[in-house]
Amino acid sequence: MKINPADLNQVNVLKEAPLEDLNLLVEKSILRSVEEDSFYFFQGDPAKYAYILVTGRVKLVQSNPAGQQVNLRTIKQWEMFAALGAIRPDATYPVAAQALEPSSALAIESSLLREMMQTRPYLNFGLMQLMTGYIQEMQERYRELATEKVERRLALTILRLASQIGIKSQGQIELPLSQQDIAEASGSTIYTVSRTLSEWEKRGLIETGRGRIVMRNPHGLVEIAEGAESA
Amino acid sequence: MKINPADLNQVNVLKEAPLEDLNLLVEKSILRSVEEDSFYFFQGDPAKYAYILVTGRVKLVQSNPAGQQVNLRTIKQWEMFAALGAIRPDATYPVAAQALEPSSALAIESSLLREMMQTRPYLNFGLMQLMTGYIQEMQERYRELATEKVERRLALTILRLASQIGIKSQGQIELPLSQQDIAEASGSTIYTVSRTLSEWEKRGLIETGRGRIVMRNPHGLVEIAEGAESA
DNA sequence: ACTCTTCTTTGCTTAAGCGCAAATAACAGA
DNA sequence: TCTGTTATTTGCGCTTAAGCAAAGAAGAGT
Repeated sequence: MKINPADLNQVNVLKEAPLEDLNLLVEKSILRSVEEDSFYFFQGDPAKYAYILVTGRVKLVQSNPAGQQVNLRTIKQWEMFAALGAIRPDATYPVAAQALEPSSALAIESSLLREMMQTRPYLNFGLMQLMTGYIQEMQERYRELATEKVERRLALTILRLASQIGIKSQGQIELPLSQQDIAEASGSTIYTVSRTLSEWEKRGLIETGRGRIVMRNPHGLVEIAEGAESA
Repeated sequence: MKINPADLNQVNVLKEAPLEDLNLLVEKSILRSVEEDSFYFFQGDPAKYAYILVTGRVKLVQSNPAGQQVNLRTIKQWEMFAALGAIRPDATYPVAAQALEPSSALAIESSLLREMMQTRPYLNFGLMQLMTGYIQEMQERYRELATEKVERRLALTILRLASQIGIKSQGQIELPLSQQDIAEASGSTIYTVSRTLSEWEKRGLIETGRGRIVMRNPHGLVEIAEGAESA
């Protein structure tokens, strides 16, 4: 497959990049394809590349020593990920990147990115925007995990994921994620997720299927997220 | 009180700043003093200033709608805080900054910082280093909260705080924080914190006092943090 | 030295949700 | 269409730690 450099303007960080920079990036980078469930990199690997996702979906996960994992973020097309490694010269990835479906991504050498940052203000700004967004989101999620009960956290998680990677189909938003993914993203378990989603389905808020969730009544979810006690 | 511009080199982000920039910063900024328990700013205020803490200690807290709060970070002397607001022109503070003790900080206009970033690579780099550090820490803490039991999380929290704001006195590290603070930093409650610390004190790992914790046996804490089940 | 306030401790109760086990359902590939 | 695999559901028991209440301890200020 070939990448059209101009497409890279869809990447948030590269919104303001001149075409010659996009050409440079495509030329100097490698396109990696990764099959479902395989990894772009593992937690602890030297952070040699930053990536731009070209097709498919990827999740960033972090594991504890016992192997339990949490989903920190789900990446969709034309999102940049693993860019933080480019900041510190000898960094290792603090997370692993696993493909949720067959996918491909442009692998950019961290050193190239670092070099480009020296002379391109738009790149610095773009990366900082990305980072501040991450920080704020993580701070919120941390607070939610510390202070909110599971049901509300689940609603918040699903709403957040819907805005980040939701797919609109015939007026409804669909979330192509398994309950396992939801559990790992919300800091809960598949059992509790299943029970809660079933309950919501009965109430007509959502519709569930194997590996997907369709939002029937987003407003109802917002109400749960914001604190209406369930009857 | 007067600030000696040269002192600002102790600020991580400004390690490589030339003296003229430090002069500029001091000249264009205001020194704000804030008494114990008062706030530099509240969550949701327009992010008009970034700060450099000159004396005292400050905590960054985030509250949920019900008013429960979590401690996201404790700031010590010569640390920069609230710098993220400088990135996005119309940002509001996502956290509140409350003084843990009488303190003073240099208030730098966000717009000034933003201007300076245009032409000073060291500033961009310094801020990015700061941000990547935040992101990694928040990701870790999020994972800990999602996957670890309270005792281990408490050990991890205390070790982390010790490295960030611990005070060395006669060979031992002291943490000048109340149990309330620890609870809010670890995502637990004062009751559980009290019980756990008492237990640790019995085992000789720490020494507690009103508003402070002295680490007697850091290695023992590391063992708990890394997973040795308590006997 | 005394008082008031704030922080810490501890017993007790309880709710939330984890997690095993086993059944059922959905889908993929041949 | 059949079969094997993977995802979801549900009953049930159990653990963890939250949270109330009340007592005790440590400081701060006068």
